[in-house]
Amino acid sequence: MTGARVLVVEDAEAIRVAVQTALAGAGYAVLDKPDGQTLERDLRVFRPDVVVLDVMLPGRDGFALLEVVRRSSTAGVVMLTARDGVADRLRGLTEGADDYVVKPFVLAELIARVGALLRRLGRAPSTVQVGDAVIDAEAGVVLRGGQPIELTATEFKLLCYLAAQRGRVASKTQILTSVWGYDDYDPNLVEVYVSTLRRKLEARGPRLLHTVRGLGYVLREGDLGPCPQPES
Amino acid sequence: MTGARVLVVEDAEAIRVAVQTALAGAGYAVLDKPDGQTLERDLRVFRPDVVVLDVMLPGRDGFALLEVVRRSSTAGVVMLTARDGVADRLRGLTEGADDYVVKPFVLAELIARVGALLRRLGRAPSTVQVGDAVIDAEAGVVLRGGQPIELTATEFKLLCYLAAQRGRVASKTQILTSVWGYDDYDPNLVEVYVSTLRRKLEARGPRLLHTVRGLGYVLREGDLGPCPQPES
DNA sequence: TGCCATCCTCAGGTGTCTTTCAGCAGCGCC
DNA sequence: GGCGCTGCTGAAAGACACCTGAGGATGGCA
Repeated sequence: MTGARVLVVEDAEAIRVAVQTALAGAGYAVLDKPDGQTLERDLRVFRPDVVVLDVMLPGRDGFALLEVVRRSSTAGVVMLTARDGVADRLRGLTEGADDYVVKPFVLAELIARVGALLRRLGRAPSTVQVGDAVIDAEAGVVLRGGQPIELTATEFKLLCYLAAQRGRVASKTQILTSVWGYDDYDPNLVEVYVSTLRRKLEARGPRLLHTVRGLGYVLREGDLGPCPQPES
Repeated sequence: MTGARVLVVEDAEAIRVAVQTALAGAGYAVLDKPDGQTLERDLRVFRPDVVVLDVMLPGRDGFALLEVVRRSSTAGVVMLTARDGVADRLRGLTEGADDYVVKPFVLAELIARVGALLRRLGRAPSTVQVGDAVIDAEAGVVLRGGQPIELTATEFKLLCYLAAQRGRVASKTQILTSVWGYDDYDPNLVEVYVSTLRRKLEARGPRLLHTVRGLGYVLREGDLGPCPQPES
């Protein structure tokens, strides 16, 4: 998960930028391109671990590009397919995409699938640990102190997002766009879910999900209390 | 990539000190430890961008520590392996180190590899250091002398702005537009926040946030007489 | 169809932060 | 030294951010 490289090829600028931002926020190094013009070069120089490929592209389409990726790299491929492109979807998988996401999609889903693919490729660990809590995004399991914690789907997605950002402050806007796919701003929705998530997490230990007033939320162990000299 | 943080875990003191000195000289903030005793804590508090890890360590060995790094941080890892530890080398890479350096090594090589890894991770450093204060914009944390300082959101934004400008004088107008987004001019608002910020910062050390009468404010170490040539 | 879990909205309560104001201190120019 | 200007800081009220309980809407499942 850490520092893996992801190449995004998508012509629609709004989507490309959103995906780029979301993946970068999840800790990946991202290179984004509007088309496959320089694909060979990008594969050689950037050496992505995963390529996110739109099916419908001007010039060479996604399937042609998939071929290229397969021939000249070992990267995994996630394809973006149109809503009802059933034929596309089948073709994408049979022709060897590793996974696909159907448009319109929530950014959190794409991030999760990229993460899952990296894990399958053996290039990323499958669990994240914060304090005594273990979050396994792939298995859909959360443990605290060795005991499983039951979460609803939304709570789990929220926790996974915060886990991917662990140590970094995530604003409510970022959370809303990444977990819910909303871009209108209703901070209360996030607050409500933070509240229920805390109730479940804190039944087994001290606070891990901290409020940073005016900025957002962070997942981290402890309050950072007195700590050792970081400068040497 | 100056200003990135590097954690070094190496038991041989001669090597550790040499590496520490070389990396510090290359512009990184370095924390060095002889073993992995406090690794979790160091990861959490120091939030390194890269960890340099010796394979052979007393207590938990390098591979066990690598696991810990992967689970509880997003740092990249460079492993130090013995000369002919071919098995080690393979194991290190397959178990997910991002790079390795074979002992004995030239310091320049290690520095080059750390630099390359940072570039691959696309990790823009998120911290700024001024004197003994460390401002981590991403984590929403300010440390002085290793101790965290509690700031409100506005104080924090103001400090981040001044930190980004460190060494340069920022006028009250610039500050108002950049931090508050206001374009009407009420200098007192800035003065009030400078005042509260100073009270909190100076509880732990000498003045860092200086008034330049008639011009604005600067963040820098020391009083610095007439010649403003800060080393950054 | 009816039940249940989950999702989302709403509204009230609480505590903190922001901003303004006003008075005081310090600097520099005459 | 006197005066005006700039900067500092304490106090206060109004605004804002956050938390949480309650309940309606939705969708899956028997």
